[in-house]
Amino acid sequence: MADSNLYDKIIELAKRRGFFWPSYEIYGGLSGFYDIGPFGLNLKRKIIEAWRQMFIKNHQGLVVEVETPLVGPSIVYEASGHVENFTDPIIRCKECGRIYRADHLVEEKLGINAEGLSILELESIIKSKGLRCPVCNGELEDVKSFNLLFKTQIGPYEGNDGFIRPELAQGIFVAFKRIFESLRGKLPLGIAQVGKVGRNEISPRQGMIRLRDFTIMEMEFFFDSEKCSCNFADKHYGEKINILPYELKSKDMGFVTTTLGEAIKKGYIINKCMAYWMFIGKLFLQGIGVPEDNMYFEEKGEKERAHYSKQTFDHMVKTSRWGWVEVAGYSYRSDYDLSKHETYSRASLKVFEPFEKPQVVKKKRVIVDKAYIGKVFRSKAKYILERIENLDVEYVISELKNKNALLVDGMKIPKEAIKIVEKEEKVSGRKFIPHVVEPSFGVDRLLYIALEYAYKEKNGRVVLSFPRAFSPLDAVVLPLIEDDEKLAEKAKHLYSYLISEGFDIMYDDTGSIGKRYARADEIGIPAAFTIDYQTLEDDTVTIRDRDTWEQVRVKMSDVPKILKKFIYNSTDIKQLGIE
RNA sequence: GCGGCGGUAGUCUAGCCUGGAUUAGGACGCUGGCCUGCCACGCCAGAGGUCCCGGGUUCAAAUCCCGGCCGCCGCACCA
Repeated sequence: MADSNLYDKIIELAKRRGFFWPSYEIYGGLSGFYDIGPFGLNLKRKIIEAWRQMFIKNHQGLVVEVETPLVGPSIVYEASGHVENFTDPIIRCKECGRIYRADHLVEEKLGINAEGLSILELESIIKSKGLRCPVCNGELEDVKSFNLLFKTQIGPYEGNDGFIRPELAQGIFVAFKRIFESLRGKLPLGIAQVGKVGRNEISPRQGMIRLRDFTIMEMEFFFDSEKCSCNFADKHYGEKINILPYELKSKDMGFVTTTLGEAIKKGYIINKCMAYWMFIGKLFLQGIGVPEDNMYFEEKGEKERAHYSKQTFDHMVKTSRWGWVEVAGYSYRSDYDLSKHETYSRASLKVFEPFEKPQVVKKKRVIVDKAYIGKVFRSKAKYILERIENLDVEYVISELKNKNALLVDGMKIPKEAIKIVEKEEKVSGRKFIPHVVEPSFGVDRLLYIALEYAYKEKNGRVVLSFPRAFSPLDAVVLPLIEDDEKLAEKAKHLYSYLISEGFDIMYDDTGSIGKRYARADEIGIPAAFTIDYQTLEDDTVTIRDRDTWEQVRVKMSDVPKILKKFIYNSTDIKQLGIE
C-alpha cells in the first residue's frame, strides 16, 4: 500500500473508464468539483445502499430516513452557529498576497486578546497600530471575513439570504419535532439523511478527497441523556476497535487496539450510543473492502472540534497517497443544536416523558385581583399582570411581607390585591431536550477508497476486485466468437433474461475473448458468462470469476439464481458448477 | 493564497533546455476489414490534436517571457 503511484493509476483509470473526473473540464476545470460517471455512480449508489442497510434497515423501528432542502434561510444557520463559527476573519498583504487570520495576527504581534472581536474592531486595531505583513513588511488590505458557507439569495428580494447546507443535520434538527411526533414520540430515535452539501473551501486539493460540493450520509441519533438507552451496544462489547484517544495522541503513540467495552470503561468514548455507531461504522467500511488494520478512530482535541461538539472521533482509513484520511466523523452534539433552534425559533423542541405515576407537588401561586388592577391601572393593567406572572413566588411573598405592597416598575400594588395560594399540582412527566450523537460519512471519499482497496494487478492487467455486491455491474455476457450469429443470438437472449431479472449487465462482443475478460476485470465486473458452441448443444454456459479467473459450466436457466448466490453469498465459484 | 514542479489525441507520453524541414512522433485504446473455439492473439486500413487559456517577444512560438486556470508536492488553511 506504500505505492504512491497507485493514486495516479486510479485517477487515470477513473477518467478513462468513466468512474469520475474533474468537472467543467472543457472550461479548464474548477477546483473542488467532480463529475461522477456511469460506473462510478453505480458504485456510489451501492455504497449508499450498503450504508442504508447497516444504519437504517438493520435498525428498523429505531432509525428512519428523511429528505430536507439543500438551501436554508439564514436564520437557520445563524441559530446553528455556522454563520458565526464558520467564518474566519482574514487579511491579505497587498505586496506578497499572503493571507493571514486577522485575529491570530493581532494576538501574535500585538499581544491583544482578539477573541470574539468584530471585523471592524480588528480593522481599527490593525490600522491604529500600523500592523504590516510579518513576512514581507508590505501594507495590509482591509480585514475581510471568509465564510465557508455558500451564500445565495432566495427569491427576487435582496437581503433575503439563504445558504447551501454545509451539513445535513440542520434540516433534521429543524424538522425534529414533526418527525418525532409523527413517529409517536419514542426515544431513542435515529433520523438519517443522504444528500449533497456545499462548503466553500479556501483551497481544496486532493481530488475526490476534498470537494466543495459533495454527498454525505448522516444520522442524528436522538436519545435521553439521563438514561443513555443504548443497551443494544452491550452485546458488542467484545468487538475489536482501533482507537486513538486524545490523551494518547499527545504521547505521540499510534492507535491502540482494544474492545468496545474497554473503550467505554476507560472513558475513551464518553457516550455508549456513540460507541455503538462507531462499531456499525467499522462493519460498514469492512464491507466496502477496508481491512480492519487499515482503519482507526481518532479523537479530536477540544480546539480541533466543531463548535457544537462535546466529543468527536474521526474515522480514519489508510490511503496510498495521503496516508490516513478521514472518511467519517462521529460527534456527540449534546443538546446544542436543538437548544439553539429552540431559542431562535421560539418553538418548544422539548420531548415529554410521562412518569410511571403522576407526581403531586405542592406549589404556591400568586393570585392577582384582576378587577382591581384593571380599574386602577387601566391601559397598563395588561403589562403589570404579565410582569407579575413572571415573578418568582418567593420574591412576591417577601416583598409583601416587607413592604406590604408589590412594586412593578415603580407602580405600587397593595397587599390586598394579591393573594398567595398553595395548590396541589399534578406533574405527569418531565420535559427535556434530547441529546444527539451523529455519525457522518463522506460518500465521495468512500468511492475513491473503494477503488483504491479494489485495485489489483494480475499478470500485468488491472483488476478491480470490489466486494461482489459493490461492483458497478453484476455480470457481463459474452459470445465466445465475435461474428457468429448463433452464438450472438443465444448471448443476447441471456443478456435480456438477466436484465429482466433485475441485474445490471453489460453485453460485449468486440475483440478477442481474452480482451473482453480483461476489459470486464478492469471495470470490476465480478462474473462473466460466456456462450460457446457447447451452449448451442446443451444450453449451458460458463461462469468466470473475476478474481480467480476460474470457470465452471452452469445451466442457462439457472443463471439468475446462481448469479444471485455468487454476488450476495460470496460463494466460491467451484460450488456453483453442474458437477 | 504563497513557493516549487507540471499541463501535448480517449489514456500515457516524445519533442521544449538550444524557436524554423514535425504534415507535432510513439504506445495503448477506439472504428472498419481479415483472422480468431477461453484470458489485453496477429495482420491491414482509418478516425481522433484549441500542443490548458489569454497576452507579449520574434520574420517565425508546443518551444522563450508575463498573467490566468487546473493538477501534484511543501507551507498556510481545513466548523
